[in-house]
Amino acid sequence: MSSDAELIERVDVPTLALRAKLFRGLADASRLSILDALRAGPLSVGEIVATTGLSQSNASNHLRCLSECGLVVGEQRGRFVHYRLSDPRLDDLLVLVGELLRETACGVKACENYRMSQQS
Amino acid sequence: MSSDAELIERVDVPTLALRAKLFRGLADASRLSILDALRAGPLSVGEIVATTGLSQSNASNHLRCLSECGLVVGEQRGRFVHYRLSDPRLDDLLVLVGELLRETACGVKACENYRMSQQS
DNA sequence: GCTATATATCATTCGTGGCTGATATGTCGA
DNA sequence: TCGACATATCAGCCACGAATGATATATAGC
Repeated sequence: MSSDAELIERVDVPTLALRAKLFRGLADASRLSILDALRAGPLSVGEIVATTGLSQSNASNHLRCLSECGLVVGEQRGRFVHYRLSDPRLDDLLVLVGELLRETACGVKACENYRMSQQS
Repeated sequence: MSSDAELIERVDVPTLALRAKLFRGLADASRLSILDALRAGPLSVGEIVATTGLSQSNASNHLRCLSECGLVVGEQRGRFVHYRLSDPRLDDLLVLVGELLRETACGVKACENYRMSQQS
């Protein structure tokens, strides 16, 4: 159809699944609030709990997930663990998504296909 | 903590939820396979079904979701409906995610917090 | 050692959303 | 108008994963 169809390299299936899995990691308001809190610099778990309003166990669970996925890095300092974003491109990603959300993906809010429970 | 903490504008809660919802829209291998197929140019539903291997009703459901969210645009041509990506930045987003996946988010594959069923 | 604080883990509950199969709508050709 | 094809909608099932509450580990101070 498109004249440059040959220039596009189709993504193989396992990579597709991995991308989906990474997006799933970001598809949670709690995890996003943690990532957003960490944009300002490293924070201990207690500070993250205070900032985000999540319960301690819930925050810890999400931090484990984010850490395993490689999106954040934790470092033990005394009896505190300080977490930070692992890659500045995470910020780029969030900015890009913000743009899309404002300009073209405006329908997301109204989309009934998934409700995402904890919404405004 | 960080010296430029004041420069970071914290994202408000409803925006957080919307971002999460947009990510959720992308957090599905079926929808990603549709978006990936459309990177080469507009396709009819039948062609999408053939390319992705999804069932007809499943593809149609995902297309409705993607369309409602504003990520794809459908145009009726005769008895066919041709869908295309609504914004080239979707491509940028996928590329950026690919980079993150390769370099820093390598742990996603092993993350046990969510299994994502349809995986390699 | 004991206690307090900080964080992690575990089991359970429960809502959500993806897939399937059947059916409905819509559009073209004869 | 009728039949064939293309797409959309709908109901039901089932698995996944987010949140909670309780408990376990770990580190520091006394």
